[in-house]
Amino acid sequence: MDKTVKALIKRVSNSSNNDHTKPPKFKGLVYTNKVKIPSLEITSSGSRDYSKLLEPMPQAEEGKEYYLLQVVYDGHRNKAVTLLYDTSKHVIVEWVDSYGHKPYFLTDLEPQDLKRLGITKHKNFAGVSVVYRYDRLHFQLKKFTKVYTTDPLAVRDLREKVPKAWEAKIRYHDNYTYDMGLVPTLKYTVKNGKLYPVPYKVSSEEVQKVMEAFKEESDMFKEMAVSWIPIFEAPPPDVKAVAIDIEVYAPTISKVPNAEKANLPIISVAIAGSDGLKKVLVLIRDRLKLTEEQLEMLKQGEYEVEFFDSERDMILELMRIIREYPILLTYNGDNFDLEYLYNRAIKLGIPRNMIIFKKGNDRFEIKHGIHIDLYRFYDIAAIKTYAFGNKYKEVNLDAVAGALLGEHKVQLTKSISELNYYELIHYNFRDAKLTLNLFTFDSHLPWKLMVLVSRISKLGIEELTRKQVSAWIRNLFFWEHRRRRFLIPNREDIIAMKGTVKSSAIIKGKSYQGAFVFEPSAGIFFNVIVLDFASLYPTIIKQYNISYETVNAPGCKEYYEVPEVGHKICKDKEGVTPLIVGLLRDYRVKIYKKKAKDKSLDDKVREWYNTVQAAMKVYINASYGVLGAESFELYCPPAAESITAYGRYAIKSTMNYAKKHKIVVLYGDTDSMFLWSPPQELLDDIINWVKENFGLEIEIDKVYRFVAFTGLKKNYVGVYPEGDIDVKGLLGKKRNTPQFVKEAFLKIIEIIRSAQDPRDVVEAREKVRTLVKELYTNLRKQYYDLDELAFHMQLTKPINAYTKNMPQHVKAAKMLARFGIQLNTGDVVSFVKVKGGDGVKPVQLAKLPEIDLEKYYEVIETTLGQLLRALSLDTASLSGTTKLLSFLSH
DNA sequence: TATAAGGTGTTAGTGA
DNA sequence: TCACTAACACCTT
Repeated sequence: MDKTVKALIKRVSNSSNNDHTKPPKFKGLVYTNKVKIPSLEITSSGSRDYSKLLEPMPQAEEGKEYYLLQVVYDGHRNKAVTLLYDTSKHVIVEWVDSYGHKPYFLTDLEPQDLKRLGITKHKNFAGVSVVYRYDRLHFQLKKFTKVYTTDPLAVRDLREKVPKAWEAKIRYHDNYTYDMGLVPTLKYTVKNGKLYPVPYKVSSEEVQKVMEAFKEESDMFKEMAVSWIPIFEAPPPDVKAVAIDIEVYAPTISKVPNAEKANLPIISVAIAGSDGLKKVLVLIRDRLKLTEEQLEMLKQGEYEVEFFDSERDMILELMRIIREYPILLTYNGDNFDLEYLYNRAIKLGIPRNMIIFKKGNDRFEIKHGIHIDLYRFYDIAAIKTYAFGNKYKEVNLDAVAGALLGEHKVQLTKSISELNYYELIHYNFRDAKLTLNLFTFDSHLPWKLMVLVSRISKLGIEELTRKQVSAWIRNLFFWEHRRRRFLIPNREDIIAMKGTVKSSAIIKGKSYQGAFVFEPSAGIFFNVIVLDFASLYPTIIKQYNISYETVNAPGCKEYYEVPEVGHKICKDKEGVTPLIVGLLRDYRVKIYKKKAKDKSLDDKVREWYNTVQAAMKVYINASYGVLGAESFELYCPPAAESITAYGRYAIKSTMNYAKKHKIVVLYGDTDSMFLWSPPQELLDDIINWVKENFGLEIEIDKVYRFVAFTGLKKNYVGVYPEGDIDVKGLLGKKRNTPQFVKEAFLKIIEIIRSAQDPRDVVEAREKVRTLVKELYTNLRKQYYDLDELAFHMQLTKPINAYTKNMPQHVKAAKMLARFGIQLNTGDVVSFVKVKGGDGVKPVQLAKLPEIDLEKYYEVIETTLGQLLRALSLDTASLSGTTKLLSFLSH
């Protein structure tokens, strides 16, 4: 730890820089240079050299190798620009298109028709050519006229003038990426002014291995498999990054700084670099004294501190530092920090050409590099669920850092504006440090994940980190279409050709039928084996060739007829969905899951392969969902419906097969079957039968010592032989359940897990009985505090968007708002149930005697009742609303 | 500029 | 007042 604190005071210099920088006046905060600061090393004033802020992005050098990070469109130069990372100097350089690539779209009109429609007279018309594309909806090679323009915006005008246009709604830089076959985060070089990929040398051994693994597959599959090797094998670039976080002066808690107006001063900025830079820039404020004691503490800190008495100089210095790093990291920089800094810089009179921040379409950018807003990245649903297993629910910095790093923000007991210098600096720096760590932890796991997602999706880093999985898959599909000269279909053509769904959903408001769920009986069952179809839906996609092209396709000789829904799937032509999904699935199962566990490999290499298989998992798992998502460009409801129909067919048939062989099926959900004490040879028989009849893989997923079923679907407790426990769906594990019930729930689980055979369960019941009684008594005696009694519910939209009704947590949030505590989308409201009034109060405003005991008795009853039912504690005598109470009074 | 559907439980709101 | 449904949150696959 660096114990020498280099604390500097910059005094306002009389340089012209500050002439027009009359800072606005604020209540409670006055700029001054008369602050008493204990003896610190004081450097002379004098401006630093900020000329570097004016420098444009350097051009790529001939012959040098770079990692492609992104493709953008530059409206001023009217050209595609690629951003390239130089790992030797750690700077980002640009290469401006020199191939003369132009925006375009396709039409089925003849070139001469374009004149008649006035297209050739358009000021941005740039010529035509005739091209051939393979139309996958009709399985025909077709002729198209390619209409070029000088400006991407002109495509928007001209596509309206033709009866039918194709590939006309793809953003220009994406089109450029597809046409050039670019793969972000792979290596490129410039030769004679042109960009070329640097081939990644794949060993013949590796190729051999891949060919062997995929020897049964089609030529198209094999070709693609080999071409994808570099995506998974090429190492990721080592990058230099800096994380920043700003703190803004706010007079009251309720006054949330407005980034658009930016009319309150930035009082400190924390900076944490991947190269070890640790620094906090602080604004000197009137009436805020730095005591000797604070100074001592700062000297003990791990970071350098620099004091400024000009906010403007502080921002300039911040920008100077950021300029030294090619990658900027923030947590919510798009919506707050960078916007605030940008607007504040303008307000303070920093010339626009010196401001390194740039307002983009859906984000804030920096002029010399890449800005990754980690809030946006961690907010991506697929990242949350598949990459990090739902370890975090709220996406704020504290929750995500807590879940992934085991570290938290500094807890505050007062508002930012009330903190002393030490507290402010300490608090601020932690945020920057956590932000950096959320990029670098586990040997840069998040960065590696970004690299892999980017290589698979072909989206630039700034884009993939801000887009949901459907955009990744869409881009991947379009890229693969273009590579093969396949026509990218129009959404409406797919929908019009493929017809509608044939099934109706069980749940109101859903568009088609999904999975089958077995209705279990309540009770405890020992020795339970769980069979599981290995990635059921992706396997069905591949096995039955399900794709937007192959479902109900015209002119096919052979087809599969989908059970229940009757769609016909073409067998003659391989669909793109089975190709891509199948490739990722097989690569993962046959190669990378093995490599990730291969002890003969170096730890680092193994870690990389583990990230490779994790990235694949994200795509594989989302592949079925997007087909049924209206927002997806290749949306194809009959295809989605066919997948679930095959799924239901497979699981139901297999269950029937097991029953026929006298195996008791206890439960099953979508792709799993819980079997009661099945003989091993019958298990093997089932596994083979499934392979032969459906071409699907079923395997033993879990072995439980016993499973306690509550009698409800998606609701059980499974206990492994070693005593580990799976709790599924029970109220006791839900986030919103009050702590005091959760604790009781866990105690009961603890009691149950020790049971070795059915007799132990009877004993467990008595213990449970005592425990529940105690809970009631404690509640009556006001033994639990408000926090333990609180329900926790998330606001899934802004408070004023709850127009149809007013749920309890929203009521509580509104009460808090009256006290100046503003809650937003994604925040969790903690509230208790009280007697009278609205029946609910936020914990902060409630008092213990107000608690509505009746409501809490009900909570105990339903939450623990689920468990007790599993222990068969409720018999006929326990029916009715007071079942738990009557059980206890026995 | 939201990957799907199936399921449990609570409360608000509505209409007889 | 009561029975019913919609809206909402959270969880499972």
